[in-house]
Amino acid sequence: MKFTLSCVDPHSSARCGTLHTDHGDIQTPIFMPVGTVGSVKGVYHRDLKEDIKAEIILGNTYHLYLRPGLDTLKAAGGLHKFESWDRPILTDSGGFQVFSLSPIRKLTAEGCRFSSHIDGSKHLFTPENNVDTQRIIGADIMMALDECCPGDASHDYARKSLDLTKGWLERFDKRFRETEPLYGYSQCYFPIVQGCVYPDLRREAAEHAVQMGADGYAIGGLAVGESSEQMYETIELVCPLLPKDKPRYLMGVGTPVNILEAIERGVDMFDCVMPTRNGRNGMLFTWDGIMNMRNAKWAEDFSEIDPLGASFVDHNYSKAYLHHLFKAGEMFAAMLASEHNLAFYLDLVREARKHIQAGDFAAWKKQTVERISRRM
RNA sequence: GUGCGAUUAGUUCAGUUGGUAGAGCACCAGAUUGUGGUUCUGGGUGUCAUCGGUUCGAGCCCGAUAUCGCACC
Repeated sequence: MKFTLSCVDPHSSARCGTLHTDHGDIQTPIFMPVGTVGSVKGVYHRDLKEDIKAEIILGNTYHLYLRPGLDTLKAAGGLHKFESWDRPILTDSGGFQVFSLSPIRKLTAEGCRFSSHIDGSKHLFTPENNVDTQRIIGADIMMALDECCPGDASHDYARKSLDLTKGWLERFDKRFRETEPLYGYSQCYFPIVQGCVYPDLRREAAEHAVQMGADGYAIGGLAVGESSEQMYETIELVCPLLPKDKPRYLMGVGTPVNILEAIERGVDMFDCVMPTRNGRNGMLFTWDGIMNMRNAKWAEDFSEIDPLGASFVDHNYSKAYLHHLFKAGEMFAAMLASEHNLAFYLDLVREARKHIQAGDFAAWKKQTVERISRRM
């Protein structure tokens, strides 16, 4: 995988570039829709491509390993073929899910033992088998196995957690270099910089990650309970420590405002469940602010969902209709909202890219943040 | 027509020996950040069918009326 940096904002750390993969190019900054178990919930690939204009989507190793399982994925010829998606895929290692989903987990130097949230069965992720698993899934970009440290962890806890993550990373990197892709196209991996909100640990984590000489780097362990100021400060600290000519991925973030703030600080890639999960529950992000479609005030508002929206659905259905679908518990409500929100997120990063190229990103960002954070 | 039972929040219902009502769902809001199609938080929105009686005090006891259900003729 190759990354070409095409332009850097003269007034901030914002930048744009192109990520080249065997499944196509990705223009950065980019937002990557989350497709945990092999589907971006409620959205057709046709709409992901043509309407939302998604350039890459995510899959999740924890979920896919548990179901459908590696035998099925291998027999299918990898996740791309299995879910019929011919553009790039990034898989998260499952470290975060072990942290957030598993009722029982035990982290040791060996790896993490956990029990399945589906049937309670016991499993072990090691850095080595995690590489093998992500090879079988066949993601273009794999993520290193890490421990996602809680935002309110003590320095002592974060210290130990980082030692674990560093040890796992070295083994992950070794196994990665010893193995080959299974399906004829290339795969790369990104180390994940942890260290909680502690500058000394973040610095150490970044320097250690960079030693791996990987194709890109991720910042993890943010938006997990710390304040937004701490999140922005951590991004500001970490980005300059990463190679300029490699993409930077802020994992799991975030709100539209979070994304603009992070772009300004030098981040290139994002993913977040917010547009889809919150969308399924009635929350719409737009250029004019945030709407809760369940609110009674939309019941007789027959104007189009989003006059400035980038999506087909924005101009073909009314607010009142979408409100009704949510109240009625119709799955179509979740589909429309997911499509709208993803289209907005992709539109947002596309506009950011345009303004970075035009050289007026900072001014545009300032007025945009104010506008999109309003409550409608 | 007779007998029995029921009537309390939008709805389904609870409500102690009589001390001016409460739950689930719905509803009205808020939260949700590397996704279990969720989950969490806050809010009671009421002429206790109606009228009258007993009582210091009635959702509760008594009478009448209305409506619904069941049984019998």
